[in-house]
Amino acid sequence: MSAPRVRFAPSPTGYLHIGGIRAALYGWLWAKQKGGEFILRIEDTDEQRNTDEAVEIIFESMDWLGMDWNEGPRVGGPNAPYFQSKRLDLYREYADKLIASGHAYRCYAGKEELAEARTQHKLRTGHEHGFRFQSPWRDRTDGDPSESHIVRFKSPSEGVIAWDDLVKGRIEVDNATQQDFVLLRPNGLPLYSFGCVVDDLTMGVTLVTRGDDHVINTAPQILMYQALGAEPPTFAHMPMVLGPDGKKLSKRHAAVSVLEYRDLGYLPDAVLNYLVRLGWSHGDQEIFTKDELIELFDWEHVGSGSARYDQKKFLHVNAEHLRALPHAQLARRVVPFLAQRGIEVAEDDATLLAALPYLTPRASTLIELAEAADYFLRPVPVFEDKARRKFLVPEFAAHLRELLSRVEAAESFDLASLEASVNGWLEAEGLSMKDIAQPARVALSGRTRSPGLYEVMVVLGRERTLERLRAGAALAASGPDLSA
RNA sequence: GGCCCCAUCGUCUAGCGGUUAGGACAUCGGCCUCUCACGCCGGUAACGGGGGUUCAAGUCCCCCUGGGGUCACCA
Repeated sequence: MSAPRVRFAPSPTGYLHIGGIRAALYGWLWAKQKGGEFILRIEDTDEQRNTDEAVEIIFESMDWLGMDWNEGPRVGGPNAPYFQSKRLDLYREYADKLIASGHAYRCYAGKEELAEARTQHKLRTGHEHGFRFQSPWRDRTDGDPSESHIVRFKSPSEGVIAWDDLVKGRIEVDNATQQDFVLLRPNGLPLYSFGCVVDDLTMGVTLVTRGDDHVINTAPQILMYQALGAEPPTFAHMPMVLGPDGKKLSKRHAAVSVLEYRDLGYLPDAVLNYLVRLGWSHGDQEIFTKDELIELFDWEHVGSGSARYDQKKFLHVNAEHLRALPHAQLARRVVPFLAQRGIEVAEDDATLLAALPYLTPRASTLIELAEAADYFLRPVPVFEDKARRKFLVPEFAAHLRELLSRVEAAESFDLASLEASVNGWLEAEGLSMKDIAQPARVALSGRTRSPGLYEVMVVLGRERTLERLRAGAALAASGPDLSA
């Protein structure tokens, strides 16, 4: 297989599902690795729900993930247009070809007739299963093409269709199970399978990656390729992502839209990493950069069983990426989340940059990171009621005042000097860090959990540290009255 | 129900005839320690069942069971 042409053909139905993007992701990685082309095509042939906003959401999702395409909307390409709704003439043309060669026929049976046949079948058999519509038009050619009709494919009833799936291996389907599926609606809009085949064929697609809920569509599609005298592409059907309960992953289980993960503070590369690793493996390695993914991906190690979504592991993967990200980039990513908290700060803010090394081990998402950075970037920390009530009380006031003076007396404002200065006092008094840490922590950060005290001080800088210690001591002296 | 696919710790998985069945997340202990994390050390935990093939089966074959998908003028 040389220079594969892979496509992703989402339908604009409101959001991009992470399960859907996963199948596309494998194809994208493959195209990247092999120097092939990645084609984006919008399958907007659904009667209802097709809005421009939904198309924008697809772009936005792909942009955020960093999945670019060589051909498609926005970038154009030799096979434009890339919207199915703008390719109607093509489908008509191919339908006519199929009719002319005897592989399809015009069917004038209406929906009512179909429904009637279905209820008859139900009456006869007692159930709806296995219903196959036998169109009375199958072998007629005397219909009036100008009258409203649909086009049906004339499926063979004998023989088998087989293909070697890149992830499932050989799959065989008996033609006897096929029915005369619909190619074209009366209004000229193609049905999924037909539009897909015509587009893949005319766009020269060589590899189709999709969820394995599509395996069932493959046999009819191969039938169409054969009827058209064309070579079918290679197929790769990925197992689906299931919810923790083993059912199809849905909103009920977790965030399911790509953009939601962006808003939840996930890193795009972490999403890529988790999704790819869910169903593909490379020995014991768990964390991959995007470039590693492109370099290492292979079809041999794509599992053939469905996988369950695991929120905890996803978070872990995100945390790993968060810690590995250069701080300049991390700062740029976290700024919007700080803004959400009402903190307007530049991405090259010195305090933010200084705090990051101490914050990343304590955060799994950008939201958590912003939360952890909060008090460093506000003029005055926001005190947690519980923390203040417990630690900024008169019994600690003297300690805080003494700490203040020791910090003030430190030779220079760095980790070692601060520690030396404070330790001198502690030892002389027979105190330990435990005795003063929490009140000091609350005075400096407003909360009971933070990086090491000296680390917080150094990031804050001398002035703000002294100021907060002073204010904390005053607060402690005045007692736990929070009404002020 | 027909058809298709799938099956190793709770979860994601390594394994491609001979392994003390490995890693990661989660979980449970412990260490570190000024809090919370990070980190480090250690524990619990898996080949669904039954037949074959083979000197030897988690690995190959068959059946069962279980799970998933799909049966549209949706995609």
